[in-house]
Amino acid sequence: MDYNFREIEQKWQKFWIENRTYKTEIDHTKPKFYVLDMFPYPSGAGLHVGHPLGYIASDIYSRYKRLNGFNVLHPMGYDAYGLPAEQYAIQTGQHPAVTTQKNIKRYREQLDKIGFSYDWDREVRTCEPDYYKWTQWAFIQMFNSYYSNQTQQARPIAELVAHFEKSGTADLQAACTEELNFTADDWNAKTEKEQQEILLNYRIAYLADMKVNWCAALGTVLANDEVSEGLSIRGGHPVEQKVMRQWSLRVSAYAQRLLDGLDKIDWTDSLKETQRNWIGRSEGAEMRFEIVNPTPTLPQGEGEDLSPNPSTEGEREAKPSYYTTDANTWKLLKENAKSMRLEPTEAEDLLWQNLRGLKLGVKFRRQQPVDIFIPDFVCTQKKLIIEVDGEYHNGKEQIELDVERTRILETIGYKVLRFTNEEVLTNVSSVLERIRTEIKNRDIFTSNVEVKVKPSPCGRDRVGFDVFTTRPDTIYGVTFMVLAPESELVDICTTAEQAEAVKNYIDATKKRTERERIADRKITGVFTGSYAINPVADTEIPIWISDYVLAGYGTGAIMAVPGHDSRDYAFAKHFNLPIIPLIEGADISEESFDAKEGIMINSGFLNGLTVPEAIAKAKEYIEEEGIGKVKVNYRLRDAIFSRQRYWGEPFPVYYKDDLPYMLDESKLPLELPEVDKYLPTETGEPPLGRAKNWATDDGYKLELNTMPGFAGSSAYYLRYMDPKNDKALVSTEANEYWQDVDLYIGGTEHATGHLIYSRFWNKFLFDLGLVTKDEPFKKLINQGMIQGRSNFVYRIQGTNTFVSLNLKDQYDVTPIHVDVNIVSNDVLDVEKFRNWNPEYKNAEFILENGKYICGWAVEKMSKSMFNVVNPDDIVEKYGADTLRLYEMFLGPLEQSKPWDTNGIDGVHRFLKRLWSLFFRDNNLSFSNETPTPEELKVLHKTIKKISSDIETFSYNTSVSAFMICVNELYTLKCNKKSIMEPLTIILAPFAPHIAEELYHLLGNTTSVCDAQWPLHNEEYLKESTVKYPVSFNGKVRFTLELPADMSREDVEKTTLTNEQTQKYLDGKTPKKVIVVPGKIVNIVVAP
RNA sequence: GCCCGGAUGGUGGAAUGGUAGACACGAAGGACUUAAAAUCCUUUGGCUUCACGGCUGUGCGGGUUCAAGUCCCGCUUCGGGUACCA
Repeated sequence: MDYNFREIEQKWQKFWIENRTYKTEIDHTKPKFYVLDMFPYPSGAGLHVGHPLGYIASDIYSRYKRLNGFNVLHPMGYDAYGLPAEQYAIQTGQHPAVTTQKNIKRYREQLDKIGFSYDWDREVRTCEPDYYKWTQWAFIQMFNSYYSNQTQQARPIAELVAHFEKSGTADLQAACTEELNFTADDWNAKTEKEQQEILLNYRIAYLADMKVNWCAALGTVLANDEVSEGLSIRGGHPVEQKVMRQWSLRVSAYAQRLLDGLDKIDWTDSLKETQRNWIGRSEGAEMRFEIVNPTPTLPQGEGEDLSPNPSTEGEREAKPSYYTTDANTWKLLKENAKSMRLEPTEAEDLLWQNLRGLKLGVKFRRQQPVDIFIPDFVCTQKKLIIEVDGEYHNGKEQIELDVERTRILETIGYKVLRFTNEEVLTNVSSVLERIRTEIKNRDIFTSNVEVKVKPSPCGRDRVGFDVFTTRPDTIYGVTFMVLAPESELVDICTTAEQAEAVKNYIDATKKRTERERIADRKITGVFTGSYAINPVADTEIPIWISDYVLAGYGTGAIMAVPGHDSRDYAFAKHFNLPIIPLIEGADISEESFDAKEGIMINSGFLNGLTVPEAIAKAKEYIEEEGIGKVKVNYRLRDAIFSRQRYWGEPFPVYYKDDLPYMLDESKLPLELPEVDKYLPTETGEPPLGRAKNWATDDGYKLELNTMPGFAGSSAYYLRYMDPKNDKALVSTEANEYWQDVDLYIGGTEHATGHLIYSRFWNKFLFDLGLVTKDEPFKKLINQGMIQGRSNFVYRIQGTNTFVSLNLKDQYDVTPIHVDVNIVSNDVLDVEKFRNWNPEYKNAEFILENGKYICGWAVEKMSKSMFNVVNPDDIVEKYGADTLRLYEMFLGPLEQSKPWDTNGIDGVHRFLKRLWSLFFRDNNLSFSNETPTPEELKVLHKTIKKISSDIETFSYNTSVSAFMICVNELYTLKCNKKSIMEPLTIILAPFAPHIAEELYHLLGNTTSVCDAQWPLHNEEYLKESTVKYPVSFNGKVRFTLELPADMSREDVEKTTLTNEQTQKYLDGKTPKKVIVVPGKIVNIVVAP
């Protein structure tokens, strides 16, 4: 009887549906196991042979776990929102829901043919309102939360509001877009609108003006992971930077936890490494560089100093208020100031400890030169000076001098408070109280010029800028500064003389697309005309602008250390800027020395230290001196969450007074409205702008953007646990039972997108106490890509004649892709080729040995290469079981490999052979006899191998083991039930249809899925003899069969007395004999 | 540039430091057949030998070891990821 796979497969697929074989329910009597495939997007092209690879692997594991007594959750559904359906809708006017529905149907048909054990009752689709209700719901929770850096978790926004009402931003530890500083009184005095605007700075889902990746061709913004090399991943359209008001998710707040979580999960090292790189943690210091001659940035009139700023010298007149002295005086006074700082009096020190670090809510600097003086403490923001006077101030002369000094300072707008040492030492609190009062009284100065300058995270307010560096040890080697062209500091730094050059440079940069910038690494830049002061080395260094500095990372400005950074080096060489070596013995004549090793030189107090020591010391110094602070920077950006598209989840958001508000949860789901066209409106609004009555019941306008692709796929694994629940995303009961995904299989392409976002999303839900696990995917395997294997024919140029592969060198030929489906074992079906394309109807061929042999190459599997192989065709020709086995047989799961249908006959032959073992003379035939030891050995060897191979996902060797087993049973003519039955059970995960059929032929009436996995018995595997390979100096010469239990000594003795050994020894005496019992004998002789 | 992963017959690939090439495809030869398909048997890394056998062989060059595809060092090369990330 023939192996009729078509009949068998249809029969059992029907049986499984009718008997609800794959239905899964919570069952507390069994341990759970959750196996998940990455959410597929149902594309119009359908599945090609590469897609099911991971699905087959996970299906095998699911079935294996079930046979081992686990309650297995193995669901499937569709990530149904997406750009392709919408692009198609724009072109054809067809509603994307219709195309999506059609594609899903086709997908399902294809999947059904392969015999997967999915519980289809749990299917979800992201575009269904019952599903996206929970996506919208999660978004509302994110809007209503902020991230507490103190407890490292998401907290209700109400707690933050309470904090603001009580203490303003004092002691606030919350993730935010921008550091803000205000008091409780400030907060309470603000209007509702102002407060809401401020809260957006802290919410986990927030609306803000952001630099976004704008893709004009797609008409939408894209997330960082959707862009590669300046082109959109989907479609390859150019992407430019643009500032837009967009929804974002504060993923960056979770950067550290996302990084730490990687240590707890069983993913491949390379995938974890990719995520670590993407998160991009770097430890360093952020420090402030003051600008020597800042240019006023405010328009005429506004920039005028509001405070009295008269001065005796005319030169002072023109200066804005935000610097305290002129460059020349600064140079003269800075050394004095520095030494004074190092030797404070007892009283000065006491007061400083109470003033420093924003203790009074404003920033004080000590020994800061002001005009020609060096007062003890200066608050430039409030124009307040505190002096602490010693004994000698009581002298008559000194009193006069002090009066004059105060007068001058007051004429330039400062208020001077004087205290004696004694006052400070005996009653510091009353001194502080007076200072506090004075600060309050001087509120007039709060709205000074610094509003235009971004407040420094270091808390300083003068004009200057912060830079982030991981190498604070190289501070003495800073010879210039570089700003990103987009930086707002550019205006401040640019002098009149340089204004034109800077403008030209920035215009040119804007014109270059991101892609062009990446493509040609030309060194470009322009000098701003300004200088910054190195806060440690006190040197003046030029400030440049160049596009090698990114606006989006750190502060958009860098300190350049050409000696020890290759990018700075290239820039310095190009513009002839000084390069200072900082590491002993490092040769920097040709290139920079970037390594973090060596001994410091030319570095003041850091000299003689090793680099790591110097980094630590420099950080310490920077904090001590209030120059900056130690900081950890992450590359991970917040996820832009708005898309100017139709086919996505609508936001549960409406606008009142231009501020966003969340819909009440009772209004969910907010369903996607109908539109007349899937294009932006005439005024450039997103497609939802076309929807009629797109407003709340009260008439407030609803959000026009929709959510991005990753919105719906970020928590789908939770929904599968409880897919029909209309009260919650997932019930506590279901979540406590299923917990997390035990095995997740999918492609590497999700490494920096889905797998970051869903980990973030899960952690957020974990913080809210809604899910039990902090990490969603315990173990993850990346299946390798299936590449295409293309075939070529060779046309002789200018003719319609094709020449076979091995004769083509005799002609001038053009290789042409030919459909792999009309080629078999690289032999072209000539007739099919003529019918393939009218152009080739009259093609002539030059054959070799009567055949036309095609050339081949491994390429991406794509329609344009004519190398797409459809699983339906394979199933039609060989059956699903053959397809499943062959996909696994191709090679290791994780490795990429080309699909070549050629080898499939071998796998199919194996199934036929297995089938034939059950039949004699066309009749079903098996015996109930006791198996022989040899038969038992074959079976148990296979059980052992298959069990361990499945655990290690080494499915290709499993298939080989099955082949060996069947070949051996074939040789033994074995048809004993006690051998065949366990064999069908262990084959069932791989080839479920034939296994089910054979299992029933053996007399069983229940599904093979509910059988029990057999255990192997070592007793049957024992060998009585071992064939020892005998080698001389490592070269194997012959084998010797000896009893398995023979002792090491006896093996050595027997080997040495063997006549063949004597022959190879050739009279020489063995120097040493190595015997590895059960393995090998090696005899060492002198050469 | 940086990070990760590879490199083994004509092809896909196998090999806890212990007989390299399991298993399969392809190819060659043979059996059955009027013929084809299907099935079955034999051979199949290279060189050499009538044969027994010998030599050689896992990208290249070194090393460790009784023994290296496997471990270490240095390169070449091909994939994948990422990119002026300070």
